[in-house]
Amino acid sequence: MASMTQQRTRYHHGNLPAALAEAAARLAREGGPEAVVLREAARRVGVSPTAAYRHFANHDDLLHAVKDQALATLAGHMEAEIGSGEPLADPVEDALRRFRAIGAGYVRFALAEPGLFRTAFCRTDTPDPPDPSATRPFQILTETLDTLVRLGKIPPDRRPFAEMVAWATVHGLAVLLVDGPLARLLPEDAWGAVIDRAGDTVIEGLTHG
Amino acid sequence: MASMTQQRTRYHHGNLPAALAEAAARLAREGGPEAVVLREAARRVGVSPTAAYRHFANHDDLLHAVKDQALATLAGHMEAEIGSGEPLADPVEDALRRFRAIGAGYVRFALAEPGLFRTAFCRTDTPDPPDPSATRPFQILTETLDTLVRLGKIPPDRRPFAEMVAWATVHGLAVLLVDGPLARLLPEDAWGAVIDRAGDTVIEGLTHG
DNA sequence: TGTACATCAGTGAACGCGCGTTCACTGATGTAC
DNA sequence: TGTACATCAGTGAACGCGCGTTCACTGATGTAC
Repeated sequence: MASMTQQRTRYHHGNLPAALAEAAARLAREGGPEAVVLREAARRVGVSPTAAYRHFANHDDLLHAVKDQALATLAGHMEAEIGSGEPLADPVEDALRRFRAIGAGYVRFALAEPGLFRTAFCRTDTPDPPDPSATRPFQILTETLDTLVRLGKIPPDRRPFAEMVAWATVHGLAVLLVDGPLARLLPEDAWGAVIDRAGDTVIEGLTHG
Repeated sequence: MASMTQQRTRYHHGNLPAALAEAAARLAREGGPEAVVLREAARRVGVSPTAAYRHFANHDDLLHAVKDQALATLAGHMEAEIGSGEPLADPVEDALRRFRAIGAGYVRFALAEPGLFRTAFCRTDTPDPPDPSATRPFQILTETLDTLVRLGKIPPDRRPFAEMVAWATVHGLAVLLVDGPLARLLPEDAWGAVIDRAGDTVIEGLTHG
């Protein structure tokens, strides 16, 4: 597998779509969605801008590819965070542990890769068809909440919209920390505490204390 | 006070800075921060692009003016929402009412004026100097939480970072509804219910049930 | 196994666009005497 | 009350830039016979 930076020698690239998407993703990583520039991606791959149009309908199509990839990476981080902790014996405790891990993975990804995070939620001309409820992380969140209801930790009347509330809290935290005013309000060493407090609050709020 | 659209007849405009800022704000309203284009603002005011440089250092300076204005408008909506409900006799109940109103005003503004809302939190080259804690809405939120602690509704150990958690929830909700995937996930007539549930959850979480 | 030919995957030059910004300038205004 | 002049607030033309996109093209590949 040839590295992106190395000189291309053959006339045919081999896997230009993937290479372009990768270069575009690197742009997103460095500068967010507005840095995803078709011509620059082509430049980095060592190919003429025109060549991109053989594989992507237009600029927005390329951006969309990067966005999907960023969302998948976010999902990966969330799942990794779940897997990184060791399961707890008590099923309730373990469900709560997973719940927190999902949120922590989310925010951690946003802080570690702000460019990709912003790209994952950027606006595109063509709307993304996939329902977020169809994605892995959302499924995991839903299942975790269902488990907590089944085990009697969350009262059934608190279940509706619980995933949206949890998502909103975690997303808001991520956004406000990544480029919002929270970062200016809060010394960086307090961020962990805020994230923990947010987790506590949502859990208390859903489980009714 | 001359309307923006009417033909300017005098050589001197009278109040070009305000007129440009207003035109730029209208652009933000219609298309968000990326629609704030210096040349277009000048065009709408009926003035040459160069004239803008007499009053704004550069494009970013103009955008910043719009951003500040959008933040002020958001603050206004929040205060209006507080004022629109009638005060409750019980001080605890009234503090909770104000707390909810702050959040509801925030989200409502975002939904009513997505372009301005996005501009209020957009990135600019020059960072905004004013600490958000210095702004009215943030002060009101802080005071309301302090009141709830004083009245014994919120345990003191839950007080730290409470305004950040509340803010994050409400901001996340706004962002995800305005242009995020929540809008696709949720029929519009359920939005009110989610907002309410978010309010309930945060309050329960902070007051410990 | 060789060859003709359709198809695929690139090139290179150019397009129009609209932007932010700068230049040397002119018209209007206000102030000192 | 008039006049000279500094200062202020605009104009108009032009700049360079980099973008997305299109055009007619050529080099490489694979398939039918």
